[in-house]
Amino acid sequence: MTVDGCAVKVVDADRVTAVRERMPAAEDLADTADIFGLLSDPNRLRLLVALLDGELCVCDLAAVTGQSESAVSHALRLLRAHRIVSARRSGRMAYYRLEDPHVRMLLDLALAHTEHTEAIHPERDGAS
Amino acid sequence: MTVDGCAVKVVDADRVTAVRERMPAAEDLADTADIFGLLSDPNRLRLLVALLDGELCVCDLAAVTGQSESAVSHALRLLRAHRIVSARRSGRMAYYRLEDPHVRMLLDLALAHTEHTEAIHPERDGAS
DNA sequence: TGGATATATGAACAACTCTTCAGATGGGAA
DNA sequence: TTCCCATCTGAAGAGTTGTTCATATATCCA
Repeated sequence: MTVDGCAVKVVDADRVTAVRERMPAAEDLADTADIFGLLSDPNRLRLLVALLDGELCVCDLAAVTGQSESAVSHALRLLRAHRIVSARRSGRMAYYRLEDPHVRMLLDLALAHTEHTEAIHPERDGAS
Repeated sequence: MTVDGCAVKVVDADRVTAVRERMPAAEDLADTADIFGLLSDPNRLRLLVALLDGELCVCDLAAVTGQSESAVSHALRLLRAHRIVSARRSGRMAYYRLEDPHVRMLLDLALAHTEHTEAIHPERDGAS
């Protein structure tokens, strides 16, 4: 398993080899990127944050997050497909809960920081 | 500041109010979602993972991550604009480093888990 | 049974994202 | 100066994503 792949020139060949070897498998990276992608939509994020405290039904999630119930349902479907949330049905209601402890940790970590730090807004204060 | 906003019906009005009050500000949520969005692309993720160990120049980043130098440059520009990475110039080379400790923590946490858990692939094993 | 309610789904469309290609910038060497 | 090389940039196009609207399913109540 030699290093080359792309025929680009390299400055520090040893570092390149070393870093390459430490790089997680493509599949793992793709999965991780996927998770981040699921957290990258403000409305989906709102849903998950709402679920941090415990289960809620679809209409309450819509009320809490200010989205249409259809939008909420679509979002939950996606999250459910990735086993990030799970549904408990009771009559015609569906109660969703945050199922994935890994995602919960990411949310906790992310929220802990946004509350204390000021984010950078490249559009406004032009970071060239 | 009363609770209603969307004229949707609500099942557990008290929970809805409580969760709403704990909900971070829209701006904070948007910033957090933005960060997750930056981590949601496999190639950008590769770049950041490569930078976990220390700075690298653009061409080495291209070699490590298997992307064109142009693609790398575009990606770094985005990350730079959000102050997630920073550039040190030396002659015609540009050495990038991971600047944001918050993002570093998210990466560490995320990678720690993907290496040990099996992700869900909804397309393959149909979670209806 | 029929009607109301909660949730789920499909299709369609606008908005956004990523890559690529071509060319620009700017430092270093001759 | 002139050429070369590393990096940067803009524009364009394919692909993806999120929302909406309309409709479907399924449960409850009368």
